[in-house]
Amino acid sequence: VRAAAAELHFVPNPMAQSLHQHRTGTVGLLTNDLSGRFAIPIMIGAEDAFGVGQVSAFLCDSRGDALREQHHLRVLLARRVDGLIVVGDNTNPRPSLGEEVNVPTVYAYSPSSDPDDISVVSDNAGAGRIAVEHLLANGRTRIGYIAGDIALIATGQRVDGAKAALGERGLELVGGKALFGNWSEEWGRTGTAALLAADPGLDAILCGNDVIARGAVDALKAAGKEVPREVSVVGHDNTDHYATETRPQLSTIDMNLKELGRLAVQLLFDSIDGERRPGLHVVGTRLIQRGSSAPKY
Amino acid sequence: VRAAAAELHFVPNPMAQSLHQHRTGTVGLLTNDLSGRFAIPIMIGAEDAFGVGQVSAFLCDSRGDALREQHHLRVLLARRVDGLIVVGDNTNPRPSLGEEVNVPTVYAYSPSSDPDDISVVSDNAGAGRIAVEHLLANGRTRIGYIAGDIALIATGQRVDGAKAALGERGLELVGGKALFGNWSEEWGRTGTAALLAADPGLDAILCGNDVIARGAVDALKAAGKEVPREVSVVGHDNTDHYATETRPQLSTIDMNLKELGRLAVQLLFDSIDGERRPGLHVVGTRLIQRGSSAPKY
DNA sequence: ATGAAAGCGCTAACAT
DNA sequence: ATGTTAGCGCTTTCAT
Repeated sequence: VRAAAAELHFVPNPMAQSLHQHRTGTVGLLTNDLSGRFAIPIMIGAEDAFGVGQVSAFLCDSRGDALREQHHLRVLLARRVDGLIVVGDNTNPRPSLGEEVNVPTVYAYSPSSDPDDISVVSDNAGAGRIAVEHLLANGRTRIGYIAGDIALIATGQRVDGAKAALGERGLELVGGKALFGNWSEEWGRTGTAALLAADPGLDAILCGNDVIARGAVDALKAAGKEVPREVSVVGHDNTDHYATETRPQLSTIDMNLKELGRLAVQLLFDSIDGERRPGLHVVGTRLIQRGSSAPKY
Repeated sequence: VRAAAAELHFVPNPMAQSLHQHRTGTVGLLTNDLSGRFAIPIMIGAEDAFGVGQVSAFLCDSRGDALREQHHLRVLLARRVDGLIVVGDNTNPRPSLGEEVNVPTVYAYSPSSDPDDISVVSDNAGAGRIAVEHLLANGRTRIGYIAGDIALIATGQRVDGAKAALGERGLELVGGKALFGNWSEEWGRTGTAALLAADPGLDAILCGNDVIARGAVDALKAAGKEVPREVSVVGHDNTDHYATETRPQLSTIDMNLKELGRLAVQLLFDSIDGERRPGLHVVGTRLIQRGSSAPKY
C-alpha cells in the first residue's frame, strides 16, 4: 500500500491534517518595517529555525502603521497560526498585541512594553562594554563617544555600558560624557571635531553606529590623524558596505541578529509546547575586528 | 442567526474552506537571498499587492542553495499554495523550476531561462538611456562610464542603453567604451582616475551603481574637480545611505522595485485566473535627481 | 426562505 | 495485522 502511495507521489494535504489536529504548522511573522536594516537578519534567523521543523511562516509587513498591523493580525488569527513573532525595527519597547490574542507570541528586537510578554533583545550595554574592553586591551585610555539619537533607549544603554567598563578602571569618557546627535556621517564628522577640540590627544572614538563611524574616520584623516595608529575607531551594527568600504575597514559590533531570530523561534516553540518563558531575553553581541582599531604601539 | 455569529466573534476556518474550494488563498514567496539589497523592496511590493486581496504569503529563503530551494518548493507544494513568486537577487537568468511544478509561477528580477515562463525584470537598457538623456539635457557631452562586474548581463545592458542614447546624438563614451570592474568604491576611484587621464575635460560620469558613484565623487573631489559643476555624476540603485550620505547627494536611477513586485503579483493573479501572460515583462526605471548632477553652466 | 445531508482529505478510534 | 467508520469545519446541493 505504502509502495503504491509513493508511486503516485502522494503528499498529505496539510489543510485536512490541521483540520483534525487543531494545529496548522504555520506561524505569523509580523514586522514593522521590512525595509529597515535590522528586521531582515532577524527574519533570516527565524526562517532558518523554522526550516528544520515543518512549520512555515506567513510574512506580514505593517510598515509602521498600527491599522495595517491590526488587519494583518486579524488575517493571521483567522488562518489559525500556531504562534506569532513580532519583529521590530528599532530598540524601543512597543505596545503589546494585547490579551485578546490568544496565541503564543514572541517580540524580537523591539520588546513588548508588557514585561509578562516574551521578548528577545540585543545586549546594548554589553556592546558598549565589549567595545571599551577591546580598546583598553589595545592600550587606549582617552576614549571619546559619538552617540546617535538620544531618543532611542539603546543609544543610552550602549553609552552606559561603555561608561561602566571605563569606570571599573577609574577612567571616564573624553569630555566626561558622550556626545548625542543623529545617525549620519555629518554628525560623525562634527562630533569628531568636537572631541578633538576637547582633547587633541584622544586615542580612540566609539561610535553609535557605522555610519557615524565612517564620518569619524573621514574627519580624523582630514585632521591629519592616522587611523588606527593615532586614533582607533569602533562602530556598531556591522552594516553592509559601510563596514567594509570605509578605509580602513571598520572594527564594529555585530549584534548577532540571526541568532536573535533563532532564539525568538525557539522561545515561540517552547511557548507552544507549554514551556512559556516570559520576560526579556538578551542576546550577546560580538566585536568584529578590522582595520580601524589596533594596538597603540 | 448572523447576529449570533457576530456576537460570538465567529471567524470561518480557512482550512475547512480551502478543503472544499481547492484553493488555499496562499502563495509562496521563494527568494534566493533575503540579505541581498534587491529582494527586499520587491517583496515589500509583492506583500503590498497581496494585502489588498485576501491571500497570504509564505516566506522561504533558499540562501542561494539549490537543495534548500528544492526543499522549500516541496513544502510549499505540499501546502497547496495557489501560486509561486520566485524573487532573485541578481539580474542574470536562473533555471526554471521545471514542468513538474504544476502551479502558476512568476519570476521576479532574475528571469527564468525558459522564455515560456512568466518573468518580470528591470529595464536596464532604459536606465542607461535615461541617465544619458538627463546628462545631455544638462549640457554634458563628454561622458565616461564606470561599469560594474561584466559577468552580470545587466551591466552590459545598462552600458548598451547609454551608448545607444549617445549614438543618436552622434556621440560616444569617453575613451570609446565603458570601463568594467566590480561594485566597490575603490573601483569607482581608480575608474575615475582612468577617465580623467583619458579625457581631462570630461564633464560627466555614469556609474554602474551608487557604491561606485560614491568612489567616483570622492576621487573627483580629491582631483580638484567640483561636483556637480565641473563633472556631474549619476549612480544606479538609489541605495540607502549611499545615495543620501554622499556629499553632494547622488543623482541616481531608481529601479521601482516595489512596482516590480506588485506587477509580479498581478501577473500571478492573472495566471491563476487563467489569463497567463508568458514572457519577459519589463518595469521602467526613473531618475532621482539630487546634488551630484546639474546643468553645465 | 429555511433545513438536512453529503463530501472535501485526512486521522484516530474502533471493529474485525 | 488489516478494514471500517466517525468526525474535524465548512460549502453546496437537494429536499422541504
